[in-house]
Amino acid sequence: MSKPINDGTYWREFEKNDITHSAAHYLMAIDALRESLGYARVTDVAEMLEVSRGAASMAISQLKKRGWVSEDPNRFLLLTEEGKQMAHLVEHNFRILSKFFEEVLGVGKDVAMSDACKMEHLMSLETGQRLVWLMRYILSDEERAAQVHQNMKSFQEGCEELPNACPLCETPDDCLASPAGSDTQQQAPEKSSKKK
Amino acid sequence: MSKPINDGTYWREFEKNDITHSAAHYLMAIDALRESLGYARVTDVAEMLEVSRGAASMAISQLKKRGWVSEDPNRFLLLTEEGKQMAHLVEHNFRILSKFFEEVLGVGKDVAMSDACKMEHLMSLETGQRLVWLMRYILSDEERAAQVHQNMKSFQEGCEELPNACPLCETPDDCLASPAGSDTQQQAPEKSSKKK
DNA sequence: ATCCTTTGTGTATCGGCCTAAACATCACCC
DNA sequence: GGGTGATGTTTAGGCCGATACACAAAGGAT
Repeated sequence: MSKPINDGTYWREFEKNDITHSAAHYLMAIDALRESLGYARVTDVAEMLEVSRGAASMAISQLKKRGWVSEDPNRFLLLTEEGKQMAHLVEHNFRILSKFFEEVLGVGKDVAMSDACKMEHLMSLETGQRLVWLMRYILSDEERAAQVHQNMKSFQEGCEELPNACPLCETPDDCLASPAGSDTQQQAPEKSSKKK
Repeated sequence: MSKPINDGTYWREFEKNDITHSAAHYLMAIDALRESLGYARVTDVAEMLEVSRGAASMAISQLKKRGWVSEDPNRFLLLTEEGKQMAHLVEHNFRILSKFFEEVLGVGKDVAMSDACKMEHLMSLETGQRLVWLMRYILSDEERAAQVHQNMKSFQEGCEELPNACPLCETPDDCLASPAGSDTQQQAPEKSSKKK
């Protein structure tokens, strides 16, 4: 029933992701510093991210190797075109996700931002764009937005209070709305050689 | 404008996450094996995840230390209550996300599953539940679902073709719908020669 | 010229996650 | 007994990302 997750096709894509969570934040820090201060040095980045200068130095030297960061003649840090694109993509994803969680789903700000920050570098461009499209659809019509918000306000757990059949559950014990799955899970394999 | 991402409050929560991507898949593999075979051994897990037996052995010994995995008297692997909960939460998140991406956003199955798999262990319980709630709202009414699908079918990039003001953009140069944010650039990072 | 602070880098170490390879068990079979 | 194969663990690596600590270079202040 739950094979596709573990069939060896998808689960390693996590590590193959284009960019690392921390790398994304180094890029975004450089970008933000150049916007606010006008320049960015290793020390500034380290300070902003609250890591040691050593850590920042090592991380940034990796980013240089990957072609995302370079230096100007005076050794100030620069983002390459590609680096800027990565930084902006991740920042963009963060804004989309946190806005979606907070303003559509009604999640509290802290959780919304925490979740968004964890996922920002993992969402594909296409999914992000489509999510924007959905949000725009929902939020562009006041009445529609109000209806969605009304629905989310009555958020509870479980399926029971929904009179008509829940469209999400293919089988009764496979309810997406109840977190634990919670079936009793059959017990031990009864000793002896079941294999062979 | 883009400070909150990097203010040192959120960005480290990624590493503080309860569970690692690979750890989640070890748990889910044990769970799935016990469901399909009725038992799970180190070798079975290694095979399912396509890792070496050594890797599986080491990973599982960590999971035992964390109290998520135990053994029955015959050394078959068991999930503890807590382990089951983690496994089910992540599996659950995967199903929610992939279904949302595919059936609401209209993302292709491959991208939907890949994105879902990357994010499954990072989404909080609350966000997941609320996402289910939203999906149920959208999909429970046929007409509403059809309208959303119709909207997603006309998915494109950019803001221009929407006559009324886009509710997502606070400032014109901060359009959530154009991936590159403010600057002149716009497409995804490298990965395939799509430009230049 | 010398001191001292700032800045950047290098080294050692750690944990996560993998491989390959050696090793230890054990069960079974003749 | 002595093979043989399957199973699990350990060890030695490698890569990555983080830390702490020490060191090097540059520049201003005296």
